[in-house]
Amino acid sequence: MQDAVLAMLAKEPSHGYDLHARLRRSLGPLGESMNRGQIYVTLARLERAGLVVCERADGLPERPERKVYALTPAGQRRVAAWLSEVGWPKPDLAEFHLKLAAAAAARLADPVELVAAQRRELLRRLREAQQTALAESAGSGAGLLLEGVALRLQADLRWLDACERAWSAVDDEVGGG
Amino acid sequence: MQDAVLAMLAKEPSHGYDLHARLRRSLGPLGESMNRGQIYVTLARLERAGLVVCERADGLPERPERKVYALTPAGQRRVAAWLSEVGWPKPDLAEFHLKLAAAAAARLADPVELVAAQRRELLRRLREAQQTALAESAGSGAGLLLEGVALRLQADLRWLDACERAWSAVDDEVGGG
DNA sequence: TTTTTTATAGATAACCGCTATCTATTGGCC
DNA sequence: GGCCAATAGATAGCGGTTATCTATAAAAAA
Repeated sequence: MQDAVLAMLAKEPSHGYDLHARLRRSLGPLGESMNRGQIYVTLARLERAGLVVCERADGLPERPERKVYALTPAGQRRVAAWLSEVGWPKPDLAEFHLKLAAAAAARLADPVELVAAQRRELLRRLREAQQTALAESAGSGAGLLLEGVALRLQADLRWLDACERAWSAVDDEVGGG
Repeated sequence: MQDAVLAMLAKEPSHGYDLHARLRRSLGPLGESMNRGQIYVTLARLERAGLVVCERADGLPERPERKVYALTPAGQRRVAAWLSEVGWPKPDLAEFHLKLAAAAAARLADPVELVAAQRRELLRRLREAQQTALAESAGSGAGLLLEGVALRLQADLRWLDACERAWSAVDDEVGGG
C-alpha cells in the first residue's frame, strides 16, 4: 500500500482523492472493495515517516480543499528500492490447513466434508472471475489481474484434491484401526 | 490467527507457550517464522473479547508460571462459525500489478525486466519448496502444505508469462508508435 | 564449580493494513 | 427550497505482526 502510493507519486505529485481513484481504476473490478479513508491514513503515515511532503494546500482556493503530496528524496529512494525488490506474498494456505487439523483433532467436523465445501466455494469464485474477465475489455490491465486470480484458484483447487486424498487416507486409518 | 487459537483450545484448554509450539509444529517448515510474542497478544485480545478465560494461573506452583486458557460459550460458538465458513484469502497479486503499472508510468524501470527478475525469484522459491518437501516425511501435514505452496508458485509463474506477453505488447505499441 | 546457553513462559510498544464512520463543500436536478 | 451524488478529508479502532524485554530452570561448557 505505502509502496504503491509512493510509486504513483513518483510519476507526479497528487492529492489523496485522486490517488484513491487511480488505484481503483488500476485494479479494475478487484479495486472496488478499496476503502476511501485508507489513502489518508497511508498519506499521513508516509508524511510522518518523512517520505512525502504536503507541498501546497492550494494557494488558489479551489473549492474542495485539496492537499497535494510530493515525494521527498527519501521517498524517491524508497520507490527505487521497491522496484528492485523481488518480494512475493507468502501463500496463505495455513489457515485452511489449520482448520482441517483442528476440526479433526477436536472432532468438531469431518475434514473431507470441509474440503468438499471449500471446493464448491472456489469453483463458484472461479466461474465468477472468468465471467468478470469476459466483461472486462480484453488486454486491459484489470483483465490480466483476473487471469492471475483464475490461475491461482485453479492451483488451489488442485491443492484441495491433494488435501482430500491425504485426509481420506487418515480417515481410513482411523476407521480401519 | 484468532480462529486458529480458538480451534486449538476447542480440543483442550492450554497455555500460550504450548499453543505456540503446537502451531509451529502443525505448520512445519513454514511455521518457523512465527513470532513467539504474537500468541500472547492474541490471547489477551481474545480474553478482552470474552471468547476465552484464564481458568487457572496454577494452584500448584509449577516452576514457570503458566496461564491456562479455556473457551467460553461465546468462544465455542465462534469456533463453530469458523468451521462452517468457506472464506478464502483474496489473491494478493495487486502489489506486483501496481508495480508494473507504476514503473511504466513513471518510466523508472522496464516492466518486462521486472517480470524477468520476478520469474527468477519464483523459480528459486519453487525449487526451494520442492527440496523442503522432499526433506519432509511424505504424507505429513507439512508436506501437504508445501505441495500447496508449489502449486501456487507454478500458477504464479504462468501468470508472469501472461504479464510478460501483455507488457511486451505495450512496449511494441510505444516503440512502434 | 562456575558460567553460559537453551528451553520454558510471559508481556509490551509500536507499526501496518484495513474498516466503519464522520465532517464539509460543490453542483446538478426536481 | 430540498435532495442527492461527487469531491475531499479525517479519525477511532481492530487484527496481524515484529522487535524487544523480563524471568526461571535445566543442560552444557568452561
